[in-house]
Amino acid sequence: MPDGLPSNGRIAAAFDLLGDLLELEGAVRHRVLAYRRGAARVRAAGESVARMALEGRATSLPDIGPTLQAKVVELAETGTMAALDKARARVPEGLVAVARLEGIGPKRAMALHTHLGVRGTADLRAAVDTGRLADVPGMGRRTAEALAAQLAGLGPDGVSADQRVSLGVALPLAESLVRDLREEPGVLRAEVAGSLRRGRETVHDVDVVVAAEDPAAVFAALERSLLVERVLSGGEARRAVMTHRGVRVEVAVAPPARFGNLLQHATGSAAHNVRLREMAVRRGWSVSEHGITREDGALDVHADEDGVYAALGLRTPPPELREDRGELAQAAGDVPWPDLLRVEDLRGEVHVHTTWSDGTASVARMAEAAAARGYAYLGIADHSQNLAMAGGLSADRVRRQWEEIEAVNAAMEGRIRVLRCTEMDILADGRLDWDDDLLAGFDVVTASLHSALGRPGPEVTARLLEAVASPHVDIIGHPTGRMLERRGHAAVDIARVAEAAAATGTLLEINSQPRRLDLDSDMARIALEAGACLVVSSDAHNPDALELVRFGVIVARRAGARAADVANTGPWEALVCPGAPRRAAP
DNA sequence: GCCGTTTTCGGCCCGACTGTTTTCAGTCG
Repeated sequence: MPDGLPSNGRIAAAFDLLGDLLELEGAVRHRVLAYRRGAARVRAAGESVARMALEGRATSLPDIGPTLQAKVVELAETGTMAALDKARARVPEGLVAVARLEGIGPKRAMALHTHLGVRGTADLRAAVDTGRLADVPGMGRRTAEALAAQLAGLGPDGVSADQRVSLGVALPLAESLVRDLREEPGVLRAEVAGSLRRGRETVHDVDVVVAAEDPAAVFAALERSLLVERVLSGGEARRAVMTHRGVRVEVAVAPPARFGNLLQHATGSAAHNVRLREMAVRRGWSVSEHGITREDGALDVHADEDGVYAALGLRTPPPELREDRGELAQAAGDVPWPDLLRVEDLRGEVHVHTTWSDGTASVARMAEAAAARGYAYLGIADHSQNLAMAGGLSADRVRRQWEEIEAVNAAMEGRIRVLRCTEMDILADGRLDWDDDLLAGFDVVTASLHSALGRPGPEVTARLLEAVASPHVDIIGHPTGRMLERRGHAAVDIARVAEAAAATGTLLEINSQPRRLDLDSDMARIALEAGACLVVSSDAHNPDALELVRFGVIVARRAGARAADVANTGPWEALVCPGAPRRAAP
């Protein structure tokens, strides 16, 4: 991609902002939706949408029509979007943040603006403090209290830390709660739903659905749970609670006969459900959590999700794919769903640590734990000399570790093959931390960025491309270096790295550590579209942490990865970089 | 603004819940 063109992220942000501003102005709802859909489509695109638009091809993307394409062209050629600039002149941009506050939406944000002259969260705070909120129609005491509490939690810039929690925290919590609810008499089924069931890497709350005739009994059980701190809200059919861990949980109950309708509804995503209901409306039907209403008014209810989709003439999409990215069109046709990766498909791993660097268990204990999981191989990949902070090995210690690995292999008597691996630093200047002689002695080499992650995009990308080009490097570890809740992705041009990796057969890692989940599912999808293959690693630093691969598998599934796309579903030799493409881009 | 097994124009998802209302608009998922 030539430099200077606006990135997909930049274009998507412009469309999102334009949609937000138009919504504040009270524009027709569907016009707003059109910009939001366009933004999501651009963000998920695997190639440069600016380039596509300049060549007149962007309208081949769903949800991108002539108007949006023209705006992309304008942004690419002039660096600005006139419609956006005009909207900004009409509506203060700070109102977007106001409208995002809980309980406030576009209408109320605009009312705050017209009645009190509020232009952002700072103005709103002043209005709350001086009690002027009561001057706005529809704003009472409760609203003022809720706003005061929220604004107190905002930073000086008025931007709230996004209260999202990692899949690695939320899923075990949700599963624990679901297990408890299943113990309850009268509960026939209880399942995790929502974004967690779709495998999002972070979620803002946990959704649970329950099949039972008596919702009140279920809610009583929920409120007795030791996990629950307090009740937030609730009516007849649903209840929201806050857990001690600070995660919001919403539980909905339906009679068993229409549990499938509720599970489908609660799993979403919102965009998937909107698209599904649009399809139903075209037949004169209506879909809700209560059932499918046919044109004659008959209500169709289903105990399981397959029944709901089948009634609409669709095959049930895997939950991880329900993001309105074309899955409903596929559900209506004959093209089978991809056979998405499962934890059982993994035959081994090549990125775990031991006490040789910053792990807490010996080579032997890690090997035993891996054998107990049924792995055929385990690659010991301790840190290289540059990462002194994490006990990176010297070349001397590497050779001594190899002797220990051989001893463990002998002791394991063929129950598992322990491999000589390394997680080698890619240095700040792009060089590799080991020389070619030593590199030739490893079975599988993972190269990772651990420093200078904040450098400009072209620089970080160039370092990764250099590592991909090395004949000794088999895998790029946690390619973007992100840490959830600490730092974002390095400014890696993942499409370029994936293209290069596809050409050389270098693998890209999905690191399963809950704080990393890197590649994320969007980037992993881009990697697969470029023809690259993946490897899923636990990056375990102790035996129990081998379990963490389940999270990496979920990320891979969201990316649409099949077992064939993930190299460690095969023998360990399949992880060695062939220096040539493993498969063509789809 | 996008889109088509009703349509190139006229449609475009659905219900629960809250707070502030005395009958419902706005927000949320």
